[in-house]
Amino acid sequence: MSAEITARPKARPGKRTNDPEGLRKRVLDVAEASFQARGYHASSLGDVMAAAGVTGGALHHHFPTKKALALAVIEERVAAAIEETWIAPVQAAGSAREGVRSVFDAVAAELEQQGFVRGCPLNNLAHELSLADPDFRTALAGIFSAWRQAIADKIRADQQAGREHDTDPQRFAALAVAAYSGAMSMAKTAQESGVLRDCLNALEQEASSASSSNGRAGAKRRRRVLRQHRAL
Amino acid sequence: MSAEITARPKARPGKRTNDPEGLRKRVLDVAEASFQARGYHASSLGDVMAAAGVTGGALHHHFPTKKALALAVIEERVAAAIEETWIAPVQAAGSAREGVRSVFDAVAAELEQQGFVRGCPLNNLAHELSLADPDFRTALAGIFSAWRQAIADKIRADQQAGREHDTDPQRFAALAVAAYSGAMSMAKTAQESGVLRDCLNALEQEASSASSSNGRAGAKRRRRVLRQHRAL
DNA sequence: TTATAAACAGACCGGTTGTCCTGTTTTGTC
DNA sequence: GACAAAACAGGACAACCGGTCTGTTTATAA
Repeated sequence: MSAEITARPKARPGKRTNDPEGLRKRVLDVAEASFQARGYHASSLGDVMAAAGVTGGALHHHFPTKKALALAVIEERVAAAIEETWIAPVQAAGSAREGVRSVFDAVAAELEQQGFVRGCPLNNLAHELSLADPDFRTALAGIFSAWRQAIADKIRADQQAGREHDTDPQRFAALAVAAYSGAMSMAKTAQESGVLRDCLNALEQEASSASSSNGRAGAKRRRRVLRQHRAL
Repeated sequence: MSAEITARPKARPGKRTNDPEGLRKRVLDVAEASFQARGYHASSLGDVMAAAGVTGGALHHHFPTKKALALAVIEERVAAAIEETWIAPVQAAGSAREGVRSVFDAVAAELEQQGFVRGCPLNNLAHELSLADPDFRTALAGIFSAWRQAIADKIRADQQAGREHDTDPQRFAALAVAAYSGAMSMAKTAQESGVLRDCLNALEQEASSASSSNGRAGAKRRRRVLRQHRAL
């Protein structure tokens, strides 16, 4: 219904300023948020136009169809989100397992602070659009693939450095991504972030049957119910 | 677009036969399939009516609103699907871990045979509807909860029987459900079932660092690309 | 049979959606 | 400044969707 997210530098009567890149960015900002909060089909271009302070002509000029807009959101924003919150941190971590743990931890902490679970943008769109259109499916599958690839590569680097043994990189990456995706799915549905910590702890407990360090401190906290929060 | 799933015993000119339960079942059949294939918002009641061979008046009589129809699908069909494919097999299995493995195996085999991945009905609807309506969210969260509960209970039973040690039931259940949900999500997006086997193998490999039996035979097969198949 | 309610038929309507189209303004280039 | 292309404005439209409404038929019970 109501919206007014991005700043709209308008309301100047006589003059106009062409700002193609800025306008395009504003539209993508709003579309990304709307797709995340309400999904693709439930997001109307009218709402996007109103929230971004953009007319129909301008929107059509940059994104001829709704599908084109969604494709741009997927390729530019969703892919970037996975890159920022997962790929880069894992690559920068001391090991693949430590990277996975740190991301789980960071996301869980962020959810607890925000008090509202919007879910994983990639999974949200993947579920709604994978079967709807081949172009959507291809774009989304590529992001999933790159995500797993980065984790698998990190495992391989760990193995070459002697930090990891007898772990199939591809399988480990698949499990890490799946566990995160599934945990976020449950966290979103239950509006409760404890499942993320449960999954992370289970993942580490399973691995630590004969592992090395096990210095996880305050792991007693769980099942923290989130307070309600407004959407969008 | 086109549809003609359920048999429609009509076309008899003069007579009519009231069959409330049968008609209701037919509508739920079609709605379940449509929600699964296209999602909630992309499914129009007109298509459902046409596919089920039902008029608007009849549909409205049994399901006053689209939301009521979806709620019935969730509570009666989706919950039953989880019960049949997950809860019952796990309860009937020799142990929780064996139950989880057998379900993963069975689903992967089914996907490879069908050649098409429709995804998990619970996750499909959960992603689209959890944030859309509190009633949807509550219903879906309950199914997730029961799902995890069944696995956790099985772990507890294993522990009392001495088959399982040092495994947090709740955490294990969360990981199992999350891994499955996430794997199905990726399988649906990639239209490729190998991720399911990757996740299962990783799950067992993680646990078998000091485990007991490890009698998995032909685990070499992976990355089997599915042939295309028509939807709905 | 008659009454009574449930089950069903089918048209109808207001609102919304995505897209298109014509026109105007700005911007860059020679 | 002239000109062409890009950037933007804003209305129009046809299709569709979900819900409602009235009326008819079937089943049930007295």
